[in-house]
Amino acid sequence: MPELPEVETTRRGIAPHLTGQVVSRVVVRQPRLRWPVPADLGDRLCGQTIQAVGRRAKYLLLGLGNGTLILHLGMSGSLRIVPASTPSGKHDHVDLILAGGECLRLTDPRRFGAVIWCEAPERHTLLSGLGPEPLGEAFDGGYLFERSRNKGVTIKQFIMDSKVVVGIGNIYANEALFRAGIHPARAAGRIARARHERLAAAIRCVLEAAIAQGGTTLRDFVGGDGRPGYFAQELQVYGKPGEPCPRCATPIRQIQLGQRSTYFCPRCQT
DNA sequence: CTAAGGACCTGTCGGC
DNA sequence: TGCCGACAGGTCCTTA
Repeated sequence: MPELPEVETTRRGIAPHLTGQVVSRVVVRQPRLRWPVPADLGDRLCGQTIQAVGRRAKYLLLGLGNGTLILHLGMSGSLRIVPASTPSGKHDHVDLILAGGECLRLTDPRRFGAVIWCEAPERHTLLSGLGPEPLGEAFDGGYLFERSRNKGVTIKQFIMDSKVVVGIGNIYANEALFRAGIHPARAAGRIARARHERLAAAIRCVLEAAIAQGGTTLRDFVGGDGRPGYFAQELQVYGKPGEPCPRCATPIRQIQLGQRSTYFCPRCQT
């Protein structure tokens, strides 16, 4: 579920509870996530102080003295801070128990998430090939334009490709393209520079707005404090086939692109 | 090299 | 009420 705004919301929610805290115990109830949770995770983490809580793309990075814990929420994951005494539920797979009495709990029904230990995260293969952050300096319309030349993929798949730009999942790809007035199936390489500029601005705008609302909760996303995100009420096209376009009232259309549901206004988006 | 599809999981919803 | 298929916020990996 979580795209960049949800991961960033999670980061902001948990960081104040984690920074400076010592890990006192690790409980792994279900090690079978996207990749097996390392059996020696407790040995690595116990006694270490969490120095920083960062984010790269949709990965959360807990900086410890001796390395970095990389967390990914997959499709259905969430992280919450709870009292260490809180009984665990069916899908509460991993707990990091802190010396202060709180607990960072990973919940993930579908288990597409990941818990990875590594000593040099910037060189980790999962992170090293990633494109720029959409809210960072290196990302703009000129970058999108240059990267997309001679590319036949659809613009939607292009902006969802983490080698191009990170953090944009199915919800925000649909929303950004609507706001930019670009048809999602248009070939990325055949879009003029000015329209890439509009798209880059729309991506930035929609992600920032979503972060400000605490992310989008469709079903089960909760931030670090256990509260849902409120951006769902701002969605213009995602999940709304047949409903009138908010700009021109033409019914929103749904198609499949790269095996993902795609929503757009056939009149506003060209 | 790119593109397309399968794979990994569980839960929920709509239709019959 | 029960069963079955389709679908869901991600993304790596294999195959063509």
